[in-house]
Parts: sequence; C-alpha cells; structure tokens
Amino acid sequence: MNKQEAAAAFRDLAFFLELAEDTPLRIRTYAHASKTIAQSVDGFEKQAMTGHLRHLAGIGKEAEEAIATFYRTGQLPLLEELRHRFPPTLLELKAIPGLGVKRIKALYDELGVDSAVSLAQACEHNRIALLKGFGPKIQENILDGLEYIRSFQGLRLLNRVYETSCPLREYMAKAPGLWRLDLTGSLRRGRELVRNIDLLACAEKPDAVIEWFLAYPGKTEVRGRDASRASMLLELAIPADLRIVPPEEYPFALAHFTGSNVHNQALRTRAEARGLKLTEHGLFQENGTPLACRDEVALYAALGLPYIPPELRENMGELALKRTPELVSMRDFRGLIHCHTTYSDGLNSIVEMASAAQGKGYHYIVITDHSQSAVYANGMTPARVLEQRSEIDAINRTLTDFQIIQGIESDIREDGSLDYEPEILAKFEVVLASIHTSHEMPADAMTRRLLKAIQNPYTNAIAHPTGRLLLSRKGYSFNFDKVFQACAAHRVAIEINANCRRLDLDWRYLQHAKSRGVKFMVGPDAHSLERLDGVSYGIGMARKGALGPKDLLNSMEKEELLAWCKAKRP
DNA sequence: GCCGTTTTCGGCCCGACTGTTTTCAGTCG
Repeated sequence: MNKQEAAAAFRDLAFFLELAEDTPLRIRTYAHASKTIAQSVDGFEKQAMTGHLRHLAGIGKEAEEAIATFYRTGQLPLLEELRHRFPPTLLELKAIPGLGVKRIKALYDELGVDSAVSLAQACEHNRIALLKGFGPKIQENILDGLEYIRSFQGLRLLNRVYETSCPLREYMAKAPGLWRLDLTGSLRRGRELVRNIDLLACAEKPDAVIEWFLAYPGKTEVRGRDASRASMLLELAIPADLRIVPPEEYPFALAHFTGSNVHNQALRTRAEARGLKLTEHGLFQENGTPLACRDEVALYAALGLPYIPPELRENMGELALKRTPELVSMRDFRGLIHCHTTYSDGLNSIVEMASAAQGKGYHYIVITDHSQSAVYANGMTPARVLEQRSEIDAINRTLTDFQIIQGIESDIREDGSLDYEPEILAKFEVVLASIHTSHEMPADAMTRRLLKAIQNPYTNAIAHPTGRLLLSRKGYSFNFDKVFQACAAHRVAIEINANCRRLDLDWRYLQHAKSRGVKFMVGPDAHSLERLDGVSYGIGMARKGALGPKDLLNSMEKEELLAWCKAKRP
C-alpha cells in the first residue's frame, strides 16, 4: 500500500464527512490522520497493520482502527458508504482555488453541480454569479480555477498566454545589445489554445540577452539554459522560451519556429521541388550555397510564394495563394456588436458601455442583452425591453458621432423559436439568436432547431453557433453545411464570438461558411467595460479564417448595418 | 474524535484575505 494513496483515502473521507455535515472535530480527526499517514516514516505500515498507532499524536481508537482496516483490506467502509451517498466526481471541485467544502456543498445542493464539467456549465449559465453567497467575482475565479486545472495538461487559453507575454516582451525590448525580438510559435500564429511563449532574438552578445531574460522579475522558475537558449516558467506555470540566432539565419529561424510543423513541411517539400533545401538555418542550393533572404517576405518569394501571414500558416491551402490576402484588422471595425449591460447580466450600464466604445473610436455599439427565457442571466421581460428602448433613445439624443443600437441576444428555444413574440422582436434593430439550453440534442434535431431559428424573419445572426467552451465543453453537433447554406439563403450572419473561452465559430470552418455565401460578425460578448477590447481575439480568429473586411458586418457603418438587418424583415 | 488529566469532562488554530453584504462567511496558508 502506497502511503500517498492511503493519505488520499483519508483526505477524501474527511471531505465527504464534511459534506455529510458530520461533527467538525471528527472531520478534523480524519484530516489529521491523512496528514499523519502522508508524513509517516518506514515501519508505519507494519505498525498500522498490527493496530499500534495510539502513541501518535491525534490518533485515537477510531482512527487507529480505520487505518488498520485500510492497510489490511485496502478499503475504508465509511468511505465506501459515503462514496455511494455523494458523486465521487465532487472531489474534482476541491482542486479549484476558492472552492472549499462549504461552497461545494452549496453548489451541489442548490444547483446540482457535481463535477468540473457541470461546474463549468453552471458558470456559463451565470448561475453561480446569481447564487446566494456567491457572486460574479467568485464565478470568475471558479472559471479561472477550472482553466488553471486544465493548464496542467499544457494547453491554455490564448488570452492568458498572450497577456502574460506582453510585459515579458516589453521587458525584453530593453535587453542590452538586442537587435531583434519576435514572438514565434502558436502564439504568433494566433491559435486559440497555446502551450507556451516562444521568443526568437538576435543580439550583439547572446549571453547578455539570456542573462537579461532569466532575470525577468515575472519568472517563477528557471528551467534551463545554454549558449543560445533559455527556458523559464512564468505565472500559472506558463513556460517562456528564448532562442538566439545569428542575424543571417534570422528570417529562416523566424519562419521555422513560427511553424506550424505541417506548414514548414509543405514549404520544405516545395523547396525540394525547386532544387533547394530549406532548414531553420537557411535556404540552400543543391551545391550547398546559401541563398540570403533579408526577411520572411524574401524567403517566401524565393519559394515563388506571396508573403503568407503567420495566422494562415496551418497548411490549410495557404500555399496555393496567388497573393497575400487582405485580412481584416481592428482598423476596419466601425462598431461593436454583442454587448451586455445591467439590463441583463452585464456589470456596466448602457451609458458606460457606450461612452467606452466611443472613446475607443467606434461609431456605434449594438447592445444585446439577454432575452426573457434566460432567467439565469436576468433576461429582459417585454416591459424591460421597452424601458431599455426609451433609455437608449434618451442617451442617443445626447450623443454626437456615435449611436447606441438596441439589439437582443434572443434565446433559441428547444423547438427553434425565439423567445419573444414578433411584435417585440420587431422593436430591436439587430437580433442575435443563440442557444443557451438543451445542448445535448441529437445532431439532426439540433440542425432543425438552428434552421428554424435561421428562418425566423427577425434573426440577423447566430451567436456562438456551436456553444463550445474551450478546455471544458465541446460544441453541440449539427449539420454545418445545412446551417451555413440556410444562413446564406436567409441573410443571417454567423458570429465569431471573441470571448476566449468560446472563439466560436471555430476559425477552421470560416472558409467553408464563406464559400456558401455567409457573412460574419465578431462579437466581443462583453459583460463589462474591460471586456470590450477582447474583440481583438475575435478579429484574430477571423484573420486565421482568412476573412477580409468585406466579410464582416462590423466593417459596416451604422446606416449600412441597420439597412442590412432591416432588409429581410417582413 | 482525541487528549489529558486537578480521572471523567472541557477544550480543541487562527489571522489574512477575499467577496459578499453592510457585519460576516468561507477559504487558505
């Protein structure tokens, strides 16, 4: 019997006893027994088997017997009994910072949360923010905790790694004798999930730059170094790796370490077909003579290719491009579509959201609070809709060069209908439809549900169309092609939700949808001022999907957007 | 439940911190 396993059994026992509201002191006894076992030395097991543990502090009759039983039989009858009484998956929740037994019990009793998966779902429905004794901050912390746990598997959400990389890059820019520094790897390619921060540099004295790198105040651990490389851990155990190469190799190393592997492989094959050899060190002729390239543009040109932006380097057809595509950027964005306010589950008022958006240079904001059936999100009754309309009208009268547009994020019911009568839907200038309930439908039922929502004459866009939550929930299954075709036929845009837990629709499907004639919109899905800038992650996904400004509703000025939305109405 | 006896029951770890609530509960180290 491994003592770690034994200690874990007693720890679990203490946990379940507390859930069962046993006496605090008995709980403490078993928790203490767990610690005693974990810290025990050689010979403990023998003593335990023979039931001679009373000499140890805090081990009395009951604990001694339980430990003896466990070492003899491998079982704890009391624990087995409690495991039948409570779902064993409740134990997963203990690992989440900020969740103790009291809160776990409350979540279990009040919301039926019994695993990490159902906890993530409860957060997604905002049910924890609204639970007595909890709140938005605790919900946020729980979501962070869930992500943190999964971070041990190595993949993290893009925003977390990107935000960690920014201060590091600012710091590195001041490194002594630094000539050049670039992000590489999947972070440079803007992938939705990223493992680490990869940096490439070239410098007068590589040693000095490596010293500087490892002296970064944000590091938690140095993992290793040599003459040209160094690796360390940052907050949340995010690895940061630096590699230094000679200037003449820089463009080749930059391309190589940006990847992806499959893109690199395709480039090498292309080089070989031209009698060239491409490596991370250079591009060589058959006789070994290197071909100099001053930058990546020159490198791609040497292979007869237009410059391929890092986002597209996924070997998804980019080598067939005849010229560098125009990718959408922040500069093309005229308005923010899909924002929440205190009218439903947002944290800021309409006027706060609007003035922040105007301050950032946008020309309009489309407020889309939750609809009435989204009770968990404080969805708006028809009366509240009218109230919001008059508030928006009043604020708009005070604004110049900016407009607040009243939209709605209307729930798609199980039968595919939207949850307001047409008279109410007609009052909104922009209608987003989205699914928040009954995710677990069979694919053809879900397809029918979505098709009906798309056919609704008031629907302008389908928000977060697959409902996936990165690192915690797969999207629902449906027939993508049928949905894309219906969207094109009924003038319904598809959202690229910019929330980094969603980034939904997945960029991999954007070209498929576009080929069917679908338009898109990037939605920050902002529930607070801080999240308005998160729209940039959605733009990143649109770029990965090779979308240009004309593919997105956000590039439209407000008049054009309103006309586009209105044109299909009865 | 365990301990330590003034031998048969009274006492047992708490302060910082966070978030919710508005004076406190829960978690964590």
